[in-house]
Amino acid sequence: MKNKAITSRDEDFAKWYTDIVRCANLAEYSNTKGCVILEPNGYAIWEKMQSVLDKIFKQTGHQNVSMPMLIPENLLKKESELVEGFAPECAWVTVGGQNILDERLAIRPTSETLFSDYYSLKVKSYRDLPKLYNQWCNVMRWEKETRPFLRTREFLWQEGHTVHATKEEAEAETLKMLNVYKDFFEKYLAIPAVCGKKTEKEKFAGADYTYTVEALMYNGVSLQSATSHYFGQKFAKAYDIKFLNKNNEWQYAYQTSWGCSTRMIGALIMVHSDDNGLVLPPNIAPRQVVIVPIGESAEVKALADKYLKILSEANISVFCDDSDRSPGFKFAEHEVNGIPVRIEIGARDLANGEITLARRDTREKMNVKVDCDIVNEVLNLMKSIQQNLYDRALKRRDELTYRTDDISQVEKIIKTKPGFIYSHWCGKQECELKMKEIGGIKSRCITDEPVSDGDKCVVCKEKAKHMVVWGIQY
RNA sequence: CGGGGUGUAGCGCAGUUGGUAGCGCACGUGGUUUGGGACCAUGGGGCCGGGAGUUCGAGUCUCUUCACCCCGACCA
Repeated sequence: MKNKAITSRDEDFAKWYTDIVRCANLAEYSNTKGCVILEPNGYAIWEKMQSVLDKIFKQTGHQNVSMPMLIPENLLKKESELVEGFAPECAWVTVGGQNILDERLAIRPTSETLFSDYYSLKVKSYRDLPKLYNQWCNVMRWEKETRPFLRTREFLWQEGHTVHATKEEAEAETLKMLNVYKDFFEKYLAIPAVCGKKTEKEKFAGADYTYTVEALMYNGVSLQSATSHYFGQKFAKAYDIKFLNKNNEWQYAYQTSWGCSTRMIGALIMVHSDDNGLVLPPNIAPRQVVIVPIGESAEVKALADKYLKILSEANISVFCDDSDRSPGFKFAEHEVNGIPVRIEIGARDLANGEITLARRDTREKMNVKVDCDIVNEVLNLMKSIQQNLYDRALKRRDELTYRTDDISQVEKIIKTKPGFIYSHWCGKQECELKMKEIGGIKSRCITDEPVSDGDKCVVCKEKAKHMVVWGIQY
């Protein structure tokens, strides 16, 4: 039976999305536009993402720090491209409603300026390098249009900022962290990632170049889900990050930054979830298994306790719902919340020496013996769910991936079934803009596919420079 | 920021020519139930988004402001 509170995904995707956010208790609107309350279910997903990524960051040699939330105006304005990119959406601090400060203070939209200023103090010798820092924090960008997780004015994220002695090392770092994200998307979020460089028009303000992780949502719209930037010496020159190298010469350092945010929760929703609610890959689900005892019998209770103990000891995140709700209510509720595996224990099955396992992704049920190796059964089931979700997402992405250098074909695709469109590009911004005029599509990233002599730009038909992925963006 | 729409109980809605607010679900209590959102009884809950105005009287009319949704433009 379908949950009446959730609009059908195929009927009205935008409405369905907000229904999922609300029904799964992920986030609630606050009184300030674009600033949402992350509820326990939503925050727990973020905590899980944090714990996984933070472990990886530590393994790759990064350390966490915490920068101030406020940026003095002159500090923010030292790097011109960054200012141009972010100034329009910066929020500024007033005191008592009035601007009484000698120097205006911006609430951080991103922290390159703070890190760079800090590095200029700390980096004096090649021995001080590299510095591999990260911070988990909130940032603020005064967006005009907001949607929970996808675009909020305040959001939680992580921003890594590193400084290196050489170009090679910094570039390797940029690529390394891109691959960390790509791996995380595929292994934990079960979302196939398309990676590549952003065009000049789409890159981060102030970056030499930007790598991106692009994911395709159920409705064919693409979501920029993580980015990794190479700055060269641009910020080092603006903020005076200089050190003495081994030849006793002063030189500017090389920097990177990389980040991902609570937007990834939006991606999880729009890639995996269905009309019955949230669907979470077991590897990122804060609660992986729920045990639902049915009836009041002592035998049922004892078995529920036993499984709870055994599964907990095997480091599976499990809980038991022994509230006085009806079983049907509990089934529906835990499905809405996206708990990957449900164990139903009731007298009917126990009479046959069995219990029931239900998987969230397909909503299939299966019986297993009471005395089975429950840890193994659950682990196998979770593995199968994780794989199935990835395969399903990959299949859909492939179905919505097109290759054409025919502009009329592009137009047709966007109007009927949008997705990732691979088309050649000459490298001129006017052709990029033309693509936007045609169907509101933007370049997602430049692939590393080789271009041959005969390949022509999809717009102007001149010699192509790159194979570019295009799509509608969130 | 442009165009369109919506704000009445936690949620979804009704509310007639302006006359002092109601329904369903949810929630509390008691009981019977429990394998896909149980049933009966009973009870509580409202500054009608905020502010200003017109009026004897405003959920209803006017202005204004805030928020949310959709479509653009802008952006993680």
